[in-house]
Amino acid sequence: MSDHKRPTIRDVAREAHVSIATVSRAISNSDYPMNDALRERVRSAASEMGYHPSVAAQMLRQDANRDICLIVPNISNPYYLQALRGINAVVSENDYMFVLCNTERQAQREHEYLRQLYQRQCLGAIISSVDTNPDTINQYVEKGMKIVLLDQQLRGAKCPTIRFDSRGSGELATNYLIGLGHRKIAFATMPLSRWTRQEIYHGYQDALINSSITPDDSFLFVADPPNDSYGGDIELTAGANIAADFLAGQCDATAILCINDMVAFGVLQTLLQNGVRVPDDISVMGFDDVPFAGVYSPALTTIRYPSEQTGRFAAMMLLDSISSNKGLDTIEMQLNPQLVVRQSTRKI
Amino acid sequence: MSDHKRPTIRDVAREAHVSIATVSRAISNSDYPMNDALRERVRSAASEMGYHPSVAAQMLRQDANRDICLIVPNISNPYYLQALRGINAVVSENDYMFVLCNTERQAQREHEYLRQLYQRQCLGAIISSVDTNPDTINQYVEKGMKIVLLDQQLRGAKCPTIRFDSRGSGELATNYLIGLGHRKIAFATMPLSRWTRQEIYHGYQDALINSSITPDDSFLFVADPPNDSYGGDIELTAGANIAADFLAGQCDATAILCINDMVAFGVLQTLLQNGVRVPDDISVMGFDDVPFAGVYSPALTTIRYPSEQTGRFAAMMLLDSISSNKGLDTIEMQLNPQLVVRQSTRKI
DNA sequence: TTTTATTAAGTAAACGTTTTCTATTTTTAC
DNA sequence: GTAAAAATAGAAAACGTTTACTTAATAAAA
Repeated sequence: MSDHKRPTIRDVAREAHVSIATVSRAISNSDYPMNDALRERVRSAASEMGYHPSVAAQMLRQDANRDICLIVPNISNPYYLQALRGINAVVSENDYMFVLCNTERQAQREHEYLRQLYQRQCLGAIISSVDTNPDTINQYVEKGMKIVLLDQQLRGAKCPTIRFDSRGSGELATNYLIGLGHRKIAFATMPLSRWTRQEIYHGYQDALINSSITPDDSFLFVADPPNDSYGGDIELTAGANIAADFLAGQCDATAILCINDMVAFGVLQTLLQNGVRVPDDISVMGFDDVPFAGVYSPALTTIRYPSEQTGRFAAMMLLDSISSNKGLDTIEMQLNPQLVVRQSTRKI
Repeated sequence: MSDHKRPTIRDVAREAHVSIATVSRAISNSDYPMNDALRERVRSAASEMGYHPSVAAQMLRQDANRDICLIVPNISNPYYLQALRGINAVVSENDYMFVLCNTERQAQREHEYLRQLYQRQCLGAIISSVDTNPDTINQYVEKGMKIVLLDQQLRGAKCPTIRFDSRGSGELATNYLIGLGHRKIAFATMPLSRWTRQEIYHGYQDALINSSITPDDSFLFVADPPNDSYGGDIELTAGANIAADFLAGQCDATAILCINDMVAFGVLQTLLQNGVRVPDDISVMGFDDVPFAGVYSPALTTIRYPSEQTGRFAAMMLLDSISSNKGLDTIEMQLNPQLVVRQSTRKI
């Protein structure tokens, strides 16, 4: 690759009049005993020559690289972007490289990425899987890869999961709306294929039932399965479509609870464009508290997930488990969501 | 790393009763002549054993890895996210791995990332540099790294640049506002340290002068240098602060041209919260056409940069130059921006 | 003083590929 | 029918590290 070859450990050894073993020990923070003056001499020679050990050779010898990977279904979703930021920060602080894999919601791509990561001796990955079967993931866990699941339920997966209390947050949001006097609450969602979505929906139903409101199927609005040919943000258009359905069907709900903020923005857009006032005519709520939620007009009432912090946390777990070379317990860590009241909801 | 060791080329060779050289030639698409039946036998043996060549060994032998890296100042900016998507798509299609480096606007981090990439024999990077000095980048270009600059001017850099006609877009936006009858047009911007920002500003001035309007310094609103301790999106808050200044100073501009959409959203938020109607009382415009721009209410009039496409383009250039092993010319490719009229601006 | 640990440095063997040589066979050319 | 050329396969030499093993010198223990 380089015209001007980079110096190798042998060059440094020659320059410092020592063996390559000594250079290796001087450069790496080996606990092998060695003369401090010599170590210093070698180090200064190395830095003078601009020597840096070949990552490839290290990988080969140590059977491990310093990549940490995040695998997500769709990086355009600000929720994942927030998690990415947290992960990236931790990864970077610890001198690992951050690799991003975007599965476009396809399990097959997910498998392919995992295989590639394994092949390049990647030690750890944080994954928001679209596969409902834990077998593939378990297969790599058994081969020694450290994997942390992000925000999902994958029954039988042999790795830890960090997630939010989705059911509780569905309940929290719904109870808040009920507290404002709403009894006819529509539920707008992407297909209920993902566990988190199901959980939020169950929480919504729980809250209704607890308040003696019978859940009504005509209040459930499910977006069409995403059309992957579309390059923009699928959830925004899904929300817009749902709102169009909502208006066309003359649903008499007084509030719409959306499965996440992006869907809520799509819903808001179409409602406002059609002259529906929010929150005067109808209240709208989301989940996530994406950075944009407070900026939108009307500012969006939502449930906050500390997603950046979650990312940090997942990354720290992973690095810790890699450096200690301990296995990861299959714990499920659940973080508590928080209600953020803004202007898109009102008392009736 | 793995408890259950992965098969090596030697295992496959033993299984298929051939030499490792033959296995290597059968697996890779070498143009070395070999018996087709044998190649097939070796391949099926390999795939049956689940053999995949060690990336580390390949790297070591070939002095190159299959990483493509994107280095950006701030991944939270949807503009970079869009570019990332384009790059990632191309990189992934070509069986490269995508590495992301976030410099947090610090030149020093940028240097450190470049060094790390070089050390791990990364062949190519796409970079939106925060360094105003081309020396570091040139140094790596000379070592053989392929680098493409994204959307900036770095005088003296020995690598190609893909960017938009920022000056033209500034002019385009301003002329549009002038065409609507605006003559007092405020300019809201992040610090004018980046070349693209300066260019947009110059375009704005050009347009004013061409319409015989004297640029007025009191119409220039520059955000305070970003406070990096803030975890959220710096540009949103910058916009909000600018709008606060604007209102406090009782500026009588009838339109605000914002340096990008994120700043525009921040501006809009504060204006709307203070009862200022957009576009009735004042017109607001941005640059970028972030996916959100059409969703905001009022939908944002802006200048569209095809940033995802730009990303694709940069990645394709890079991969092409890597595979053909040709140097990259220091061309400057300029893409044309496009006016997107929505609802945040009006005729007066 | 002799024996035994400890410290320090060097030698050489991996790690898993790709690829240049060599060596053998088969095909082509005359 | 022979010589040259092409096809095919194997042996062995890198690539740049880390580390187990050896060796030499020095310090501690007897």
